[in-house]
Amino acid sequence: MNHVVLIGRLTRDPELRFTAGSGRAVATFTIAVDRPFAKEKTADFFRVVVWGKSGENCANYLSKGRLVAVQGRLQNNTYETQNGEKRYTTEVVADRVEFLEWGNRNEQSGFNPSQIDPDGFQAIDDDDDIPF
Amino acid sequence: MNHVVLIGRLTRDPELRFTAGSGRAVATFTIAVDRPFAKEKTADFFRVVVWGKSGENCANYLSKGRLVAVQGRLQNNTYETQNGEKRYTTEVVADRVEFLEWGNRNEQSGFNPSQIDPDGFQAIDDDDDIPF
Amino acid sequence: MNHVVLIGRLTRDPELRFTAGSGRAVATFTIAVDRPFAKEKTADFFRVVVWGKSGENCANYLSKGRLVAVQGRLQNNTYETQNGEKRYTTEVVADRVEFLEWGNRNEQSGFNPSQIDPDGFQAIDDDDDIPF
Amino acid sequence: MNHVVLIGRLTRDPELRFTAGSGRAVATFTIAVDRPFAKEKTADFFRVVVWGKSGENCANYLSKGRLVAVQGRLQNNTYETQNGEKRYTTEVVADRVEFLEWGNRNEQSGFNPSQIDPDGFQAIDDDDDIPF
DNA sequence: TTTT
DNA sequence: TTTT
Repeated sequence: MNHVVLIGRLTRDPELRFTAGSGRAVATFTIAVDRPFAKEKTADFFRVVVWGKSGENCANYLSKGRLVAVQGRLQNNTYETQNGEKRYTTEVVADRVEFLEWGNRNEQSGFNPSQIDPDGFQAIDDDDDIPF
Repeated sequence: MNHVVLIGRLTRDPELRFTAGSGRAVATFTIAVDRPFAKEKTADFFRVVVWGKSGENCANYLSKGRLVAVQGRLQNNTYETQNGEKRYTTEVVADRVEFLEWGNRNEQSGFNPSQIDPDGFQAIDDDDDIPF
Repeated sequence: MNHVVLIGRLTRDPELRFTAGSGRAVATFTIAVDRPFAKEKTADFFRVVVWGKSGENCANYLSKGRLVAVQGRLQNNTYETQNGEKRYTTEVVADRVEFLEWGNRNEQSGFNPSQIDPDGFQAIDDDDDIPF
Repeated sequence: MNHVVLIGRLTRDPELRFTAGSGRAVATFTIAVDRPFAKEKTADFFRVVVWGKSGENCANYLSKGRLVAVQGRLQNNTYETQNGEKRYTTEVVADRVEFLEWGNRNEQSGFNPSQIDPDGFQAIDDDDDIPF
């Protein structure tokens, strides 16, 4: 059992990448989660990873500042620094991201939530995302 | 909202410390959580922090290898390396730790779960724990 | 371990009552939680119980249609019908209710979230709530 | 968002049924979840529904008294009494059931957890289960 | 008995 | 490195 639920706001626009092999989409972003009972207003920051169509939906419809509910599991991640050091991070691999506020990326109006078909293919028109 | 539930096994015996100021108890340990659907048997490792009486219960009754359910919230932690670098970790601050297997620390027998009074004071007879 | 997280909208304004003995506040309301992947748009309905100051906050600041995140535990409830039948319900006893949309009860404007002090006393100006 | 995590013990052996149409397996059982901080030892009882292979695993390997962790979502259920009254129940539709204690149904020994292939087909040798 |  |  490994379960996480977080509600927080994106600190930046999501990034969308595609795996080298199968071209599977993966969106990543960081959310700021307020500490409920801290007297001084603080937040914790967590990196969220969203695979597949759900990740594409995030890249298309989320942007900096948007409020989301993320449900998924915690996962360790190992990476190497430029000086060859091994470093560990913990990230949230999301099974589901619920959009709690609506608004298109770049504040374009006329957005209609029902455009998002959770099962259908989701076109990507964001050309400035650099794949791995 | 910031919620985590993990079930896993302690990788080592818990450590119990007391805060310098108020002498509040705090237990820390790491749990290994199996990745359910990984073909190769892997696990993720998470550091768990348990405050107060519940932490003392952990220190008294948990040991390496024991299975626990941990319920709490994710928290960022900042610390500095010897070379003055700022580093970030994510840990789980537990509200509740459920013991899913019984057995006294050091495999002493004759342990009875009902000895643990969740509300009462829990004596500590572990002298080798070094306070902060 | 008994843990629930729900995000949904109030089907009616919350009701606030006070226990006969100690006069402890308790708010109750029902939320509609959408079934994420149902093709026909459906929802499940859950009764939520919120004790103390948090319950008073709900009664003061929530109203029909508002979106909330509820975190708590499931609890069985037994009651008797007029014809003396014993009946069982499952309800969510909330530890925390997060307001995901703002707006005062009765759509009065000028509401400022920071008015809510989670730790301080919360005056009640709702005289039409009938105690038990 | 609709998320539940429960840890409790089966009150009876699970029942396995198959849908009339597609023959999809569905196991049902009730678990007793202890109220952690109740002075008098009490428990809440929740009906759990497990579809597909996971349900078959439950029927094959769980029995009365076994400890399980259930992770899933809450769902309303409507049924009609003999006298034509509409009645509502809340049940937990499990995405995952983690076995926290091992032992074959009917206490047969020689059971090895690794026999369970979460992805493979799971034969059913329980002939006394009555389909819908 | 149900919400957007 | 952070959001409202």
